[in-house]
Order: sequence, then C-alpha cells, then structure tokens
Amino acid sequence: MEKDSKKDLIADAALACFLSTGYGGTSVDDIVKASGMSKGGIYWHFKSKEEIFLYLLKKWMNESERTIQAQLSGNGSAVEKLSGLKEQFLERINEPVSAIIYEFNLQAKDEAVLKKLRALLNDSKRKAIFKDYILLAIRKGEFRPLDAEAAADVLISIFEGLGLQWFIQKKDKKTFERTANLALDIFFNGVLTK
Amino acid sequence: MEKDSKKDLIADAALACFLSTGYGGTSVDDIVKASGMSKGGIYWHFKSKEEIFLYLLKKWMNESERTIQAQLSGNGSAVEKLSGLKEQFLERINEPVSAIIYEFNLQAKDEAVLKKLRALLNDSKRKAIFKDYILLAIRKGEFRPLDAEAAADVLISIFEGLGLQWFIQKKDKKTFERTANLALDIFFNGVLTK
DNA sequence: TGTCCCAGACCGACCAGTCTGTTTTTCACG
DNA sequence: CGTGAAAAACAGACTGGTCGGTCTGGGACA
Repeated sequence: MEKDSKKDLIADAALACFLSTGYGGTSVDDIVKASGMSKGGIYWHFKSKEEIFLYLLKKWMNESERTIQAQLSGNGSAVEKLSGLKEQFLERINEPVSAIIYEFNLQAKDEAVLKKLRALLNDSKRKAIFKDYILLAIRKGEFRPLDAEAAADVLISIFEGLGLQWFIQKKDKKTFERTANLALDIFFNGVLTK
Repeated sequence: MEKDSKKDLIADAALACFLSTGYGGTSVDDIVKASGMSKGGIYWHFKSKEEIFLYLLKKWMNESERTIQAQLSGNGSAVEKLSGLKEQFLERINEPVSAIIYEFNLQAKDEAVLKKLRALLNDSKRKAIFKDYILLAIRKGEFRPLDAEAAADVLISIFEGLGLQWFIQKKDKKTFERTANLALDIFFNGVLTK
C-alpha cells in the first residue's frame, strides 16, 4: 500500500478536481496544482490522464463496494439495511461520480480505453451485492419472489437516477430527501410481501 | 418557423454529433461537416457553441414534452398510459440526451451559461406533466394517496436511471427491457391501491 | 448600392504529453 | 559506517496539435 502512496496522492487530487469541474473540465495542470507535484512527477506515475481516471475510478469503486457491502450484508431486516444505505447515499450525494463516468465515456476517443472502462464497470461487485441482498430478502420471506438480477438493476437505477436528478437540479436538500424517501417507500411497497 | 430553417438545420446536425460523441467530443468543425455549412454560416446564426447546445436542447425538450404529454394525458388507465410511455422510452433509448446534459453541465465554465441551462431545465413542463398524471390517478382512485410532486421526481429518476444504466452497460436489449419492465412493475405495485 | 447570408483562411489560447536536467533514494562495496 | 554511483522520483520549460471564435471577402437579392 505504502509503496503507491504518491500515486494515491495524485489520484486523490485528481478526484477532487474531477468532482468539481468534470473530467474534460480539469486539465493535467489543474491536477498538478491540486496535488502539489509537477507534471514530470505525475507522468512518471501515470502514462496518461485517462489512466489516472481509470486508476482512481477503480479505487473509488472498491471503496464504494465496501460501504455498500457493509450496509447490505448485516443481519437486520431488508428494510432497515436498505434504509441505512439510503442515508449513506444522501450524505455523499454531492459526489457526482456517475455523471463523470458518463462524461468520460463520451469523451474517450480511444477504443482501448473504453474497453478498459467497460471491463472495470463490469467487474464491479456492486450489482452482485445488491442481488445477494435481494435473494436473501426473498429467502427470508421479506420480499416477494422477484427476478433478483433485474431487481438489482432497478435498485441501482433508482439510486443513480436520484443522484443525477439532484446533480442537475440542485434544489434544496429537504425536497430531495423527501423524493428519496418516497422512492424507497414505493420500492418497498412494491416488493415486500403483504 | 420557416425563417429559422437554417438554424434548425444546424441544430439538427449538431444534435446528431452530440448524440454520437458528446458535447465536448464534437468540435464546431464537426458540426460544419455534418451540416454542410461553413463556420461563418454557423456563427452567423449562433454566437457560440454553447448557444447551439442550449437552442437544440430547448427544441428537443419541447418535442419530448409533447410526446410525454400525448402519452400520459389520454383517458386510458394509469397503468396503460405509463406502460405506453415506457415503450416509447425503450424505442428512443439510444439517445443519451441526459448524459450529454450532465456532460455539458460539467464542462460549462461560464456561470451565465449554467444559469441559462438551469432556467431551461426548470422551465421544463416534464415534471408538471408527470405530476398531473399522478394527481389524476390518485383522484380516480387508481393510485394510493401520494406526494405527487415527489412521486413525479421518483418516476423521472427511474426513467433517467434506467437510461443511463443502459448507456453505460450496453448489454443486450432483452435484458434491459426485462429490467425496465420490472421497474414499472415494482412501481405500480408500490403505488396502486389494493 | 446596401443588406443579408455564407465561405473559409486565420488567430490566439489551451492542453496532453515530452524532454532535459536536477534532486533524492537505494544499495553495493570497501 | 561511510561513500559513490546507479536508479528512482521529480521539476518545469517546451511542443505539436486542436479548438472555439474572428475576420475579411464575396455572392445573392432587394
């Protein structure tokens, strides 16, 4: 771990830049400033700006998966667990990572880079975690029988959709929380056994 | 209308470019090529690339609102109407307009431009249309009593989320349709009166 | 002749990536 | 433990190319 500390330092600085001005909106010089390093240093650790993005995305996804896993794999009720995840989601709502992924996806011209991105996203365990969560809830009789694979995608879509709506509208947070709560409420009403 | 035919010609060409390579990914010269006009011509009709985007977005949103309105304001059942909208949504799924809006949002540096974008998105009647649809369904006793405003946002979030998931994953369409169907199924199960 | 509409060469800014040189670290060996 | 040289890590000026936007000129039409 410690051997890549500088690499992570750069990646963290880059993430901060990307989060505030997007992938295309941040120049390598911006990352230089934010990281306190020089261009030479950065390009010694990474061979391109795209590689920085892919590296930090992987890192971010690993973290993200860990927190989701921690929330959904406990032994509370399905409702409690997902509600807890929603709270975490609301706390980190100001990090429009998904939007930046879409941006990167659109901007990446090199097909090889896109392939790497797809591979990274497909390797994500996020969907599997959601699926396991749903399967368990069904087995315990909390959820009605469902296509767990598709249901996982539905859940992810809801979260992503909410996050992006927030990102664009930037309305007051109270309203947004109300929407998120209702979304979960509807979801539970739609999947819980009666 | 006819007096802006050239303007619309440019906007249509630009839209095609944006849809395939994103806002940042398409240069003005790309629009020049696609429209068959020259740079001078384009900059006679528009004062900037951003203005082209805002113009075509407005146009696109108007169209979009019309089709949503047409689908949701009929006098069928709430389930029928929303299912019909889903079908239309599936047909036009390959137009990642939302993703491009996010991209534009991230890239626009000028605060004035962002303000215009926000104004445009806030003026959208899309949310109002969904809200009216929900209110009617509640009044007719099809949906249980709900916060219609928030529920409209939930619906929009679901559609947006689904679209963006598709945009990134690009899995086979059958799987995607299954997910979309389940999403609506859960939604209906969550809001219909029993 | 003046106005509208357009063509396309041109410009300055920016930006990812390179190159050359310098500092710091590592480590073999006396 | 000292030391010196090789390798690693970094600094920052520089470059080639791209891109949004301008400018000058010209054709069409009134």
